[in-house]
Amino acid sequence: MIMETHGDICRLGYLRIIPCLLEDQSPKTYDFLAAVLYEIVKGVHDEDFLAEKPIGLITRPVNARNYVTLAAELDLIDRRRQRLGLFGKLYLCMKSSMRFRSLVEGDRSLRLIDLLMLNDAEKIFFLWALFHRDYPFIQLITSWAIRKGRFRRQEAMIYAMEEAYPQALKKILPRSRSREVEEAERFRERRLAIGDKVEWIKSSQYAKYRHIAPPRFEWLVDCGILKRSGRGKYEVNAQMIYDPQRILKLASLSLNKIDQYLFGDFLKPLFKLYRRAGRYDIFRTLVEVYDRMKRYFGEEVDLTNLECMTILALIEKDMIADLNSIHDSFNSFAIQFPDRIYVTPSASGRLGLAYIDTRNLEI
DNA sequence: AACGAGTGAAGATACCAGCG
DNA sequence: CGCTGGTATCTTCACTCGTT
Repeated sequence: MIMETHGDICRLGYLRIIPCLLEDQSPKTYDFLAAVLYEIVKGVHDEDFLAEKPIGLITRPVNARNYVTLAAELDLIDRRRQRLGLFGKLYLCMKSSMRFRSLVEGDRSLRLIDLLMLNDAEKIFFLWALFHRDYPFIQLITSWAIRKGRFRRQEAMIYAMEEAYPQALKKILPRSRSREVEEAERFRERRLAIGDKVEWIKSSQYAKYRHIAPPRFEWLVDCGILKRSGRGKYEVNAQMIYDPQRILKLASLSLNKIDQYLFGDFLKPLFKLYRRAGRYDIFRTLVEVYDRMKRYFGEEVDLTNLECMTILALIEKDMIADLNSIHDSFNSFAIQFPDRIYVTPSASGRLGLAYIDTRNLEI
C-alpha cells in the first residue's frame, strides 16, 4: 500500500518520464531525478490545454520531487538501489515509452497534453501497477466510487480516510503496528469533536486527508474509470473502456489473483474496440516483448509478466488477445521448439521464467 | 458583489538512516 | 553517539470558485 503521497501528485502521466531517466541503470538520487524531471517538464507548453485548468501540474521543483517519491512507491524506481524498479522496467518495455525517451533526449515536439494523457495500454499498465502497489486501499476506493456513481470530493475524502484507510491499514500492517490502525479508526470521532468547520480545515488531520485521499481519485480519472465533473466533483466515466462490474470484481480479488483477472476476463470489453490478434501476431509480439524484457531482466524474464506485457504490446498495435490464448500460443511453440523456447520454475505461485532463443527464429 | 469553503503551492518542521 | 543529508509530514498562505 502506498503510504506516502502528496496532495499535488495526481497525474500519472508524468511518471512515464522517470523510468526513461533511469534507463542507463546507474543509481540516481531523488533530487537529481526531480531536478531533471523539472527541467524537462518546464520546457513543455500548451496554451490550449492549459485553458482547461488541469490539476497536478509540475510547476515547482517541489512538485517534481513529490512525483519522484510516487514513482518509488509504484515501484517504477527501486528505492533501495536507486535504479529501475519492476514497473519501471516493464514500462520501458512498452512501445509507448519511446516518446518519453526521445523527450529525455531533447525532443521538443511533445505538448503538455501528451505528458498527461495516457493511451489505453498505458491506462491498463497503471491500473496494474496501482492495484499491486496500493493494495488493498485502491480497491476499497475504486469499488466505493463505482457503486456511488457520482460524488463530491469531500464525501470521497471522508469515506477514504475514515473507512477505507483504517480497513486497508488493518489488513496490511503487522500486529506490532496496531497503534496506527487504532489511530486511524478514531479519525471520524476526532473530526466530529472539532465543531468548527474552519478549525477542521486547519487541522493537521485534514491536511493528512488532503494528502492521502484525493490523489487516488485523480489516478482513477487518469486511468479512465472516473471523470471529473466540475470543481471537486467526480462521476463514473460513462465512456470508459472497461466494464464497471468487472472493475468491482477486480477490486474484490486478493493480490495474487489480480494479474490473472486484470489481463483475463477484465479486458473482455476491449475486444469490441480492437482487432482480435491472430496466432502469428501473438507470437511475433511475444518474441518482440521478450527481447525488450531480456534487456532489463536478463535471464529472469517472468512468464506471467511476459504474457501480460504481450497483451499491452498488442493493444499498442491496435490488437487484442486474452491471456489464455497467449499462454496456449507460448506453449505450442515451446512444444515445437523445445530447445529454444522453454520455462524454468521460479518462485511459487508464478508460472516460471521464460526463455526464448530469438536468433533466426522461423515462425 | 461579497463571502466563505475548497484547493493547490510552498514553506516549516519533524524524522530517520547511515556514517564517522 | 551525534551529525548530516535526505526524506516525510504538517501547517500556512494565497488564490479561486460557487453560492447567495
